[in-house]
Amino acid sequence: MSELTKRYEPKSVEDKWYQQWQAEGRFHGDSAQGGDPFCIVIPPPNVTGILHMGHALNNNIQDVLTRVARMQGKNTTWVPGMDHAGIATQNVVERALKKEGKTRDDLGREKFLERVWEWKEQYGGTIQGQLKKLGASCDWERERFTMDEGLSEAVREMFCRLYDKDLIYRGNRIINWCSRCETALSDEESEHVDVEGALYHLRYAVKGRKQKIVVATTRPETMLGDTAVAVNPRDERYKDLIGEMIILPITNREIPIIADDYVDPEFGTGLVKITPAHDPNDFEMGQRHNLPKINVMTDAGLMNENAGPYEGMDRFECRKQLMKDLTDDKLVEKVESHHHAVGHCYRCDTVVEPRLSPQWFVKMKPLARPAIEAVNEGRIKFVPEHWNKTYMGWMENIRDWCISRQIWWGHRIPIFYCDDCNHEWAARETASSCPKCSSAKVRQDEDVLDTWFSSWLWPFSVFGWPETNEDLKFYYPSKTLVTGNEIIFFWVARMVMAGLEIMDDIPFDTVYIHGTVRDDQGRKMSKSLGNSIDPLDIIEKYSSDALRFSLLMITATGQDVYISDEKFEIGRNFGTKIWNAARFMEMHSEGFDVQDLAFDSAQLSPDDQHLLARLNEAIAVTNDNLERYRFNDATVAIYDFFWHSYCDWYIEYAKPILFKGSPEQKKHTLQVMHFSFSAALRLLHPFMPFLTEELWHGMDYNHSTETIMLAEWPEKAVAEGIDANVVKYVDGKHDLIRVGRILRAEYNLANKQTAVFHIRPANETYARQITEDKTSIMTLLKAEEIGVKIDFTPSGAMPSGISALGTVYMSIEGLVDVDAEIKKLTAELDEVKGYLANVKKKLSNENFTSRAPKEVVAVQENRKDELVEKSDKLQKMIDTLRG
RNA sequence: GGGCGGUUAGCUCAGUUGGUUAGAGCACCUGGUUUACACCCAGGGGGUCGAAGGUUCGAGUCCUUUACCGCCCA
Repeated sequence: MSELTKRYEPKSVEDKWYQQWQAEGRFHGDSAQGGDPFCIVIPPPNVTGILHMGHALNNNIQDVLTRVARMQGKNTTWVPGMDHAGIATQNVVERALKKEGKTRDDLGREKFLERVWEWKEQYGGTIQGQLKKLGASCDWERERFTMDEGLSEAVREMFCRLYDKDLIYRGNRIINWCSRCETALSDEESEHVDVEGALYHLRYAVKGRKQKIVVATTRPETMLGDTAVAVNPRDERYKDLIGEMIILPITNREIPIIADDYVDPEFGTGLVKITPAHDPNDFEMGQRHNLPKINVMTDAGLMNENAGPYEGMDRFECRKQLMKDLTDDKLVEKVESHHHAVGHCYRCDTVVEPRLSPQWFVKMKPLARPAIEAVNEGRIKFVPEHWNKTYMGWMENIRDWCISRQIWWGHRIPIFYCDDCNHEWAARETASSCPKCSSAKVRQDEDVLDTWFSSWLWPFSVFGWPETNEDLKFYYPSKTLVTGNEIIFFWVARMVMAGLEIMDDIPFDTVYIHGTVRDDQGRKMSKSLGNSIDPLDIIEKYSSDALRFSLLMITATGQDVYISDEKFEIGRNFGTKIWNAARFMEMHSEGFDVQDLAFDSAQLSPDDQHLLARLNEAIAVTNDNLERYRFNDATVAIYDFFWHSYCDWYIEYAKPILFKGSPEQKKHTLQVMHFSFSAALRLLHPFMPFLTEELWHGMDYNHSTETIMLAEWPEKAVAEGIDANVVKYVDGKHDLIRVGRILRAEYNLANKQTAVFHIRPANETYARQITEDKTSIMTLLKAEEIGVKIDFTPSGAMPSGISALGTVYMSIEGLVDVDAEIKKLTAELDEVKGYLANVKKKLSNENFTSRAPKEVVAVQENRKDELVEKSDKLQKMIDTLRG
């Protein structure tokens, strides 16, 4: 056994093991080996991303699942990779260019893309190294990037298939436009943020009447593109106005007043302005009434030529100026403050402009149908289950997906146009001539696809689809998808659709949704708030194991996690505790053969049995909770076993044997210790991979398996030689020791001071068991002597307490404070009487005894007997003290 | 406006099909330099489970209403 250092040094240990695992290819899964496949695909982080606590939690969970599966002997692969994050990455590179005083247009498309690739090589993927720090056992040989040639081919294939099925089309519709990124966004990429805006009430003149009408709007500048004013046909107030014309201020255009059921008479004045080119509802209405559609803005969010005097002005500047001008003309009735949700670009937070624009869309309804069924039929399960509803809600109201982006970094849309015959077609390979007229004047669509258009293929594209191969057949579908709730629509739902469409099978059978990591005040961690806790700082300060263990221990299933620096002390302290326990064993294990752990189950002492029973429990509870994705409960079970069962009780029990026992006793005890410790280490390994591997070697357990990563996962309990009654006795013994310690504490006995105890056991069995176990009890109570007599009556006044095994008396000469003792026992008696009264009341209730299940009534009967006995005992003890 | 989640000890949270005296970690208090561990050990105090009704022999747990906080969607 190599000597363990006095203090655990996680830093060198963690790097060392990760490198070794990787060098030995421990993370790689190979379909050719066959067996039981287990696959997880990582939610690919952005190429621009750096590790934050959300990633730490997310990948931690995946690593635990992966490591458990690997130890269970499954053919395991956890596929890592990265996402090219079209808009985000392009933004980063454009910012860099800006510093050089250049724009992407200065470089041109090709040069610009070269720059992005350069940037990717140089700065991209920092997160990969950070995942390694976390201990993530990803199958790095399989690492993929969404812009790889293979994955790009998958994207083109998917596009063409959907196009050929008429599931992809181009349409001129209202989309979300980010004027800063100068691209269209999908509905999901427009984040609604509640803002305190204003509702502007504007006066429009009715043609041929003196009357002015008042319309309310939150975006007055779009008035420049109004092509109607609408009222509800049932609105009595405005019946006579329908069909009249109004004259728009500024542009002096004449537009009609129309009637449409869509108008809510309750909103504003009941008269709404209609801008078909700048609002989805107005667009619909425009279609119904054949209204012209006037776009008043440029791509950059400036007012265009349709805005008359405001041309060239920023849209918000225009709003201000326009309001000023209208106010001057007395055309503003009032301005109210108004709460509403406004879409913001999820990449740059700019206010999104709903805007008419020709874009490419995926028809989603046909794809959604099977995806709804898969979840309804339980083929895919969400954990926690309530996310079903979120998924279903979105699926059932699904809208077509705008997939074209007016940026350069991404997969170029594989649509080609012939300038000679106007033919348009989709092609998997770049076309050089028109398939219809053979003209060479062909060009590809300028736009690229939404990044998520490559992400939704991830579960099968990582295995080489559209080529079929053994890996794809073997590992698809994956087992569990682990992610946060914020990308259920973006990603999870779409993967289900793509998987069913292409592979004709679900992409995973379980979706585990974990909570959001927040700071200790419940705020989301963000750079702008400056409240982020960097996982790497935590690793530096406390170790990766500490980060992992703490994070999972405080993360209740699906609940948000509140973290602060100190929370990570849990894991660090736990690691140190285990390290010290190992050192203790090591000190006593000289000459002991850790390969021989076959203890004689007939020789198990009560404490041995108790420890093994607790180990069984820890194994069962851990496995059960892992199956249910209750990681915190699993960690608590392991923590309790190590800290309390193993260290607090068993090591203390073992000390006298290891220090003074016979060689046979020592050997037997060490066998039990190493057996249990080794099993517990394996149970802990997925949560604390580094420390457990270090100890696996440090304790020489690697004789059985080279690395703990491949050691046998504890599933089966130790059945032989454990008597439940004996285990119960040891629980009682612990209670007895606690009672004895309280007596010592009450009389402020110094640690070194020994005392004489007398025990009056509750029955003959306990009397025998306690007598046989006397040495152990004496040590733990620091007793000079222990008397065990079933009919013990104290000769004089003695402090005493009642334990599960019987009454404990502490004999101390002349120091007894009789009054205090009587007071204490009386208080306890009162408490017991209170409980007793409750129980008696329950049992005398006819309704209870006749309606409650027998077992429940029996429990109460038992409890009554116990309480009666206890109160009798207490009464006698008090009487004795009173003399 | 619709949906979802939360409200339990000073703090952060568990509490699974209703059933003994509602738990943990941290913090706090008392004592402790025993040869694994002060990142520790032994002990202690602390909760009318957001509120109000209801169902039930029995409610932190189920139902209704309601308040507040957070998230998602429109």
